[in-house]
Amino acid sequence: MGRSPCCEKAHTNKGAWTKEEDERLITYIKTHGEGCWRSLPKAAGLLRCGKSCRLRWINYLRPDLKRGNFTEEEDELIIKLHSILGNKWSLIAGQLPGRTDNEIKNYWNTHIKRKLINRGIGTQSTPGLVVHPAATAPAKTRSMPATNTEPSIAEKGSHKTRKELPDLNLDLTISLPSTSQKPITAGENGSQNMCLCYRLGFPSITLACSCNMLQSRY
DNA sequence: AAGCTATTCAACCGCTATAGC
DNA sequence: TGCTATAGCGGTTGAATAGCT
Repeated sequence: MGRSPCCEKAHTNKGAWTKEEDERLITYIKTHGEGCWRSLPKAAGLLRCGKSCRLRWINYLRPDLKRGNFTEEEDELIIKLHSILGNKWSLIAGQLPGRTDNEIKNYWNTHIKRKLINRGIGTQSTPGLVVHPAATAPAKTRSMPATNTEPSIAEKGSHKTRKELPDLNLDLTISLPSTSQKPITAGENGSQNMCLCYRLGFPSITLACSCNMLQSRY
């Protein structure tokens, strides 16, 4: 038995999207909004799988996407975030407005890995960062492919070059806002609930953080 | 100019998480 | 509470392109 396929594969296009397909998708989403990806292709007159439409929209057609090369700031940010979060590309992408998880993943695998190797960092950890075991452990119990034996930078370096950074709280759970809404400064209150962006030492408040915590500090 | 190799990145696949019944 | 459908994530693939011989 098993689950039915996500779409009728025999009647769907695959491979590169044509301009016409792009336009159909854009027009449909502009009119009806995102969501209900399964029924979208039929409604939009596309012979595509819903997953494919979603991916195309999120990774390529979304109007708020920032196309073009990554900046040095973005590079460093990705490295920092990856050393903490591992291959949680969607979380990393969440800190980089206009960038998608797929884009960042590709960029990591092509540019940054090499950059770190050239720097002599390679499989070493990023200096100054402590990696909490819980943060690098796989969130899912999915078994890794046999070929994927290369641990993340965080995993690789965590046992050797670890330096203490005791206030780094990687508990990303969401809690109800306190009534005071008072931003917590570094060192205050044991640095709990501090913005991750701030902890990472973002060079620019406009780069990644939209939580207003930094703005309230500067 | 032609052939080969390396690199890039859009797209696909398989899986888990979660919402809704 | 369990089942099903759907959304979303991360790893992988493969076509297109660039660079080299």
